[in-house]
Amino acid sequence: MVRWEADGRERLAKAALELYSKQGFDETTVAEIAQSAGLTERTFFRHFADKREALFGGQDQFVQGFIDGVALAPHSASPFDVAATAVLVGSKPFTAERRPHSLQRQKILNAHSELRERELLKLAGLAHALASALIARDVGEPAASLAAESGVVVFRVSWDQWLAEGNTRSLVDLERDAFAELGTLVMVSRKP
Amino acid sequence: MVRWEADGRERLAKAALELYSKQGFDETTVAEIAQSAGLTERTFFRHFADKREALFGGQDQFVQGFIDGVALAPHSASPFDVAATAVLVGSKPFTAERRPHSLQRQKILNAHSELRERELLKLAGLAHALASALIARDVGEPAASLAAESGVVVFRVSWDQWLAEGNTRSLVDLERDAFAELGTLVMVSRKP
DNA sequence: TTTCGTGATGTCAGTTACTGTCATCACCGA
DNA sequence: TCGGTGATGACAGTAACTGACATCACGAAA
Repeated sequence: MVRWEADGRERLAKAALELYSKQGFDETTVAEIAQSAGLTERTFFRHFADKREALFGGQDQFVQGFIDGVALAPHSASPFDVAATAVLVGSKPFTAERRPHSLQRQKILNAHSELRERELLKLAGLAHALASALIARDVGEPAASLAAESGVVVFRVSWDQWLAEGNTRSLVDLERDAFAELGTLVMVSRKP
Repeated sequence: MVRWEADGRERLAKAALELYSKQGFDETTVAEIAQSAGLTERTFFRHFADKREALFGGQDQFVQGFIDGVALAPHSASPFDVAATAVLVGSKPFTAERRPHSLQRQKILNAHSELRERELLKLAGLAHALASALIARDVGEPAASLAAESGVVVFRVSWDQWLAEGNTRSLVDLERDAFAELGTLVMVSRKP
């Protein structure tokens, strides 16, 4: 018999998602989340830096998926193509089965600017990691940052489309189109 | 004889900037800021939604500069060119004289992720306003969002370069180069 | 088996961001 | 002169977050 059931962190994250979803972010106290997970408030703050962070677990793994994509791009690929490959590979895990969960979470995020800013910070971290990976491939600045940030822009725009009501297309498909569209936009701009 | 000196809000913002800069964001209490401005803590929260917001005044005016740029773009301009015009026009106010102030503020922001997330949220607001202005010009989605977000990416990357140590180039110059560089990156990607 | 170190948790007190409510005061127009 | 308005003060209260120390299960070493 163990004193504590395993995976306190995951239990807390799950309880937070459920409570935020059910009764709202502001209306949920950390003490409530902890109690719902059979732990104390103090323990919550040992696992998560703050109340919002409980919704943002797995960031390292998320970023790693993109970085793995960088490695998969052929050596001859242009910086922009490397970024595009990274985005497409990193988005692979978000399959149709995961959409309901992503949607539930996104609805909570969209309802509170405090949570949206945290999301933006995480995406900025992704862009930074991507840029670093490009620099490691001898891409210079500001090309690396521009390519990385543009890739994340495509990811974000496509992500919104993916979770939009009525959408049936896959995230990766939407991203392919968005990359093409971005290319067209820039082309038209340069060759009128 | 007035009971309160005028411009409580500006005095609070100025006091906050100075205290954050002098002794750090975490080490500064709102009560301290208020006292330094000759007001009370309660009044601070009447002017600013939270402790961070004191560093982000003038957002409306900032965004408006970009929106004005949209109106200045010729009717024949492509969505991407409209966004570029908006960014260049909106960046005009940030002249060399304003650089020291921007630099002082940016150093505070860079030192605290809480403040960086707020900055990202403000930039997301700018991107959204830009996209809306594009849509009002009959640009479709996701082209409008892609163009707007790309423009903001260029702004952000150029902004970092502008404030980098030793830089002497103007923000607008850096942006022109960044737009050209982004175009080249995408071109190379499409025509190998 | 016993002992002891380690890691995760509990307990508790404290600070501070932020909010609701009501009172107060200067100013301005009727 | 009077009443309305807007900005502020005063004060109590909630909840996020932190530091310090105690406790308990578990596993390894003695």
